Amino acid sequence: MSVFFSRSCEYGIQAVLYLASREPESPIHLRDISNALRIPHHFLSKIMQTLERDGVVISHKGANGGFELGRDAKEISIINIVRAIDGEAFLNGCVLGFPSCDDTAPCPVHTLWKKSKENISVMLEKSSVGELSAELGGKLEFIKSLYSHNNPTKEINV
Amino acid sequence: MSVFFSRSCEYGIQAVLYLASREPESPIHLRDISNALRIPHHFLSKIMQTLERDGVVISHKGANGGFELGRDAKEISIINIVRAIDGEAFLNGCVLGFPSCDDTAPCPVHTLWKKSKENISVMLEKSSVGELSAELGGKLEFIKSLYSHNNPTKEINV
DNA sequence: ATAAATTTAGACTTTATTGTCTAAATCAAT
DNA sequence: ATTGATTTAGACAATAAAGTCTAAATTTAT
Ligand code: FES
Ligand code: FES
Repeated sequence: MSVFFSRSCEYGIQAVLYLASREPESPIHLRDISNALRIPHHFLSKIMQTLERDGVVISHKGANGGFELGRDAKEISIINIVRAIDGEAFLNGCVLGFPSCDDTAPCPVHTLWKKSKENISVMLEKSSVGELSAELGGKLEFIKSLYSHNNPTKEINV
Repeated sequence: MSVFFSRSCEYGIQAVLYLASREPESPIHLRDISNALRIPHHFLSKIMQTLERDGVVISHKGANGGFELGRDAKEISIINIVRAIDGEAFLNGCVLGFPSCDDTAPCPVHTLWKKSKENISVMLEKSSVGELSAELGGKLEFIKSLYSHNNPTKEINV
């Protein structure tokens, strides 16, 4: 697991970024996504269904089916994916695990955390997956480099 | 679970802050800590043992035993507790779950995250539990307010 | 010495997360 | 209509995290 998110959520974010990076060639097969990102196929399937219900992606069943973004890539932020999968709670809790995070009964790191939280909110809300994938030249080439040294035998399909 | 840490780690941080807030009346019984902070007794026991091995706290067995800080409260930072319990990895991973976080193959949020990470490091490294508990007037009175509305029947022993 | 209080140890249970498997439903192409 | 490719559904397994329980070891006080 990463810093903030569940595995499911990480996979969801990765998958949506992958879709954004390959537009407009849609829809894209689940198999392609799971191969490229090294995500267990059926596990990702569940996650994509969650994102489908939330409108982040659209699915097409049957032959030549697959997934595409549910709306313009400029209109999807990371936070939308997080909300769909991990829910609302993740930035509302106390860092130290006390039962509430609240200005009226602040824990010792509350004020410091509040500032960091704003930065993180910007990171997750203000930039769209369109912008994020564009920054990478729309190719997600970096994925190849990330996985290639781990598993050189298995073909990487980015 | 909170934003970053495992439950164990949260409990550990809370317990150490509690010890710091009650100095110099030491040692303090595990039972006192677990009652005050609503932490399962034997679960906290394991966590305190981990902190003991790491030198963050010192334990005294037998009657009139208990726990005290392993060194001056000014010399203990949150990050020391995190390292002892959750390990080193937690700020090194990629936020989006890609296999490495690295300037040479950055994920789309890497540069934004890097800035936030610095703030968080400051929060966890630069302020000691001495300073943190002092800010609260050394009493952790806030704990009482946090828990009182949840469980009004059970006695709170802060 | 004995008893009482406390930490330590470790087996065990419960719950949540992650991952796997098989089958059904749906759709496009022939 | 039939076939094949794909998503959907849901049962199941494996693993990890969180919590519970009982007993042993250690220390202080009597
Ligand atoms: S109360 Fe702890 S972070 Fe706000
Ligand atoms: S590579 Fe993703 S946060 Fe650094």
